[in-house]
Amino acid sequence: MTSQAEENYLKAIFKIAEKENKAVQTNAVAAAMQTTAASVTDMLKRLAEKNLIAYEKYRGVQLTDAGCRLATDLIRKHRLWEVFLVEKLGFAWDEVHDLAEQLEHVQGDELVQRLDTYLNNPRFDPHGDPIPDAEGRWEFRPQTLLANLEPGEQGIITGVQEHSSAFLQYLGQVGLTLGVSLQLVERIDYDQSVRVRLHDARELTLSEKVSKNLFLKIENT
Amino acid sequence: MTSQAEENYLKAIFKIAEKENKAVQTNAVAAAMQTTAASVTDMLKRLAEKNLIAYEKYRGVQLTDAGCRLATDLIRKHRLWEVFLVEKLGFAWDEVHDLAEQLEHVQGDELVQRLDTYLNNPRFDPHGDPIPDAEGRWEFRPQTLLANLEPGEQGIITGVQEHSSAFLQYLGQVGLTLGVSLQLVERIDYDQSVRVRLHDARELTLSEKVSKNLFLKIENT
DNA sequence: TAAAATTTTTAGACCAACCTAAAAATAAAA
DNA sequence: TTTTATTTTTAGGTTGGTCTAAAAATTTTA
Repeated sequence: MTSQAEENYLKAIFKIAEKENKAVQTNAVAAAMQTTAASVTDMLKRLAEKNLIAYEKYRGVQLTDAGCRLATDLIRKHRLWEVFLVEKLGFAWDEVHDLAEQLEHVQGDELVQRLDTYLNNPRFDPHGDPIPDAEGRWEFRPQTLLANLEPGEQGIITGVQEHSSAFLQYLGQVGLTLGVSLQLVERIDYDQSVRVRLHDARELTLSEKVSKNLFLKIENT
Repeated sequence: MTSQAEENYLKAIFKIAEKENKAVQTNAVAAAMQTTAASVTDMLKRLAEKNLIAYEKYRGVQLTDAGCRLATDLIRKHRLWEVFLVEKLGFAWDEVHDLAEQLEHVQGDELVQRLDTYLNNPRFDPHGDPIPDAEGRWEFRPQTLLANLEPGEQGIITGVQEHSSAFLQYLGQVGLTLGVSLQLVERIDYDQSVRVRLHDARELTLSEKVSKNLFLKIENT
């Protein structure tokens, strides 16, 4: 049996390992978990004891297959619950993270299976993040940051890099949600902000920060 | 903030207090929680500290208004989730208790509110138990044990006294679910077992034990 | 009402999960 | 390559929640 605390550590390690392609440092985990390095060391020992991570003193940490599977299952549950909260209960996409964070710890394979079916086996969550299937595999979907588009290129919004409530709310307010199609009109040299044209011909100016946090699938026009 | 352990104690105390109309004994709580009296004493001190119970050494315990409200909210959440699991995910009524036991601890008033709406504000859960509303009030529904029916009387099944998986499965197997209508044909003096006639004229013999665990709403024929 | 039985509480320990402060190991800089 | 800075671990302590064994209070019985 794994505790909620253990599960949260596994997930954090998984997410850090996803980006940086090397052993995960104690401090990185501490930052992600908003706790101290000492507490992390404590927990790493427990997780190593349970063979969920490969841990060598001062050398950082890596998930074992078992640990990786557990983390993937958690992400699967988290994202399925997010779909439920948005699709079925009508929450906005910036309101569901904390609730899913709790719901993901509910134990029961049958529950996850049935939830998945009930939601029509969604492949992506409300933020565009892929949902692992029951075997822990997920679909790869090529996507590009808006910041990397060339003027004239067009794409539809497929996801966000940042998940903060502030960012998601902002996007919602200006009408940028998943599936919205837009074209890069121009990039301003001075501050790297971008002008984009929406499907309804409306034009928007987005800061570099926004353009670096918005994923698009490029469409051939 | 209340921990899951604290919440479970409050719920246990509430349920015991519901039946016996006096201060709840330490041992009763210990039995309900499957733990030792010593652990209960420990927890009672913590709950008293938080003003969730009125606790006097050796004198048993009673919920305060705050504690009662918290327990009621938990029961509300538990039963709403049970409805969800049965109605939406297709679980059988004997499979949902443990899952609801986990789900009831998820925090978020908005979630409960939306879940309630999504399920069309059900007044009763899949076992016929009443669901408290957002203010903690619940509907009283007169019901009688099958064991107390007179021969010739007729009623429809509205609930169960016992919630064990074994009992619920047995009922399901013989076709006795909520809403089923039946008539008491005869009570056997020897062992207090009962013969009942179903709507489809099929007859069943039920043990005294079953008849003392099945609630009916008497119908005037 | 005194002795016996039961119930409840205390005392003392344990584990998981956290903390701070100090020590040790590793990495970076001079 | 030695010093400095950073990272990580250890040591020791706290809290919540549990336990067993023993002591204290209450209730029951004789």
